[in-house]
Amino acid sequence: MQEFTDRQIEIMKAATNRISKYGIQNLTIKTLAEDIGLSEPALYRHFKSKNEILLSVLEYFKMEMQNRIQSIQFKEDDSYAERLRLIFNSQLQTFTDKPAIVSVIFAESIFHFDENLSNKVAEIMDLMQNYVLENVKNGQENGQYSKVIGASTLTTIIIGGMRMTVLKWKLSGHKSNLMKDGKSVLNGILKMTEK
Amino acid sequence: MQEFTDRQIEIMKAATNRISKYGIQNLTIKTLAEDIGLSEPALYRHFKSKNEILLSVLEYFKMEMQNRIQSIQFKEDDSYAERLRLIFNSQLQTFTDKPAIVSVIFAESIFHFDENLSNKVAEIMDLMQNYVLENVKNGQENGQYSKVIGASTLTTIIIGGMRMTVLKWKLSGHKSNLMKDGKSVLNGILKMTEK
DNA sequence: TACCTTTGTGAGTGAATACTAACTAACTTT
DNA sequence: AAAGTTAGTTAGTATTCACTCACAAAGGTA
Repeated sequence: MQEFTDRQIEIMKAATNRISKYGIQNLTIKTLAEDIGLSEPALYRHFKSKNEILLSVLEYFKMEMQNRIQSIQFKEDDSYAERLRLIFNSQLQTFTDKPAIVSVIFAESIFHFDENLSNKVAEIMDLMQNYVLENVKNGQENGQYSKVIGASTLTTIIIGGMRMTVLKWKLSGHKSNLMKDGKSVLNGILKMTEK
Repeated sequence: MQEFTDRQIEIMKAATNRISKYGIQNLTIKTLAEDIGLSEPALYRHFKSKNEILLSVLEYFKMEMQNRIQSIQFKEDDSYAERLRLIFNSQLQTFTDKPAIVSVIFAESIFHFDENLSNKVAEIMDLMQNYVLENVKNGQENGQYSKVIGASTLTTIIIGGMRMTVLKWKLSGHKSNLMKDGKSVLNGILKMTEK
């Protein structure tokens, strides 16, 4: 498991905020160094390249997300719908607390220039998708979800609906209520899906 | 209504393909000029800046999409579900025919650096959203769609599901079957929604 | 023929960018 | 105390970028 120093985490946070506020075009070693109050070469003491910083931001979030979701305590009599609500609740709460990270992990397109980076974004997407797919499959097998729609199609609808909600929240300048809108969308889908 | 010369359209297409293949980081006046077989200054005879090229790409697609969807011939006895299928069918067909455009119009994040560009992307999103929202509202009022879910929430689910399908198609390197998967997702949602 | 407009060119410019070289002060280890 | 390591500095470098300048060829028009 990769570990990060305090300084590295400070740099990663500053990079995330830069991207969130001004876009990736504005993330340069110079602006980043200024944000932290260090000289440019100092950053190279902590990361070997600019790409390494971005890669670490993604890796750090992936680890955090994995830990966070794995450690959700489901009660044994929680329905699968309830479990899905808990998973997305955790995810939306994280985005609400740290809005900047959304700009980075939802940015399939901006990392097109580097395979490592786009792969890492894909890994994060896959991770979430697998949690949902597993839930849908179990829910269908246990008869809690309707089988009218295939598991993978339903997963696409759920993830798509949630991502769209997050995107709208981002485009609103974080002024819409992400937790509320997200719950609405998820409940809507579940209402249609639950038997 | 803005008009474009043949040369301008040639440049816009080349720019779209560049972005699709190598990402926006790789779209430079130099690479673009090479793609077309012109010198760099020649491009400035046709567009006053690089941003102007991008803006025109978006504007051109917006016009095309507007015309295309407006001119869909609905039969009077088409259900609202059927109308929605026709709209998305047209959209997915366009993406299948010209995959490169997807990289540009689905790229909220890459244009963060320029307000004109991000506004134009938002306009395109809004346009599609309004077609869907209108359909959902009419369908609900006419009793063809269930009213269990609010119109705007349902719209988010529909657009989100479709966008997710397009994104997966793009990430698969256009190897998945967009038309088929898109129909699956839309039918899934409609199956749950139709009364 | 003379002139104008359009569309192209080669050669450059200043600014920005990721990264490096050489050095230093402070702290840790031996 | 001596030596090594860590984390910082100032001053650069090579490269890339969007864009400009001065000029030219081709075609239409007076």
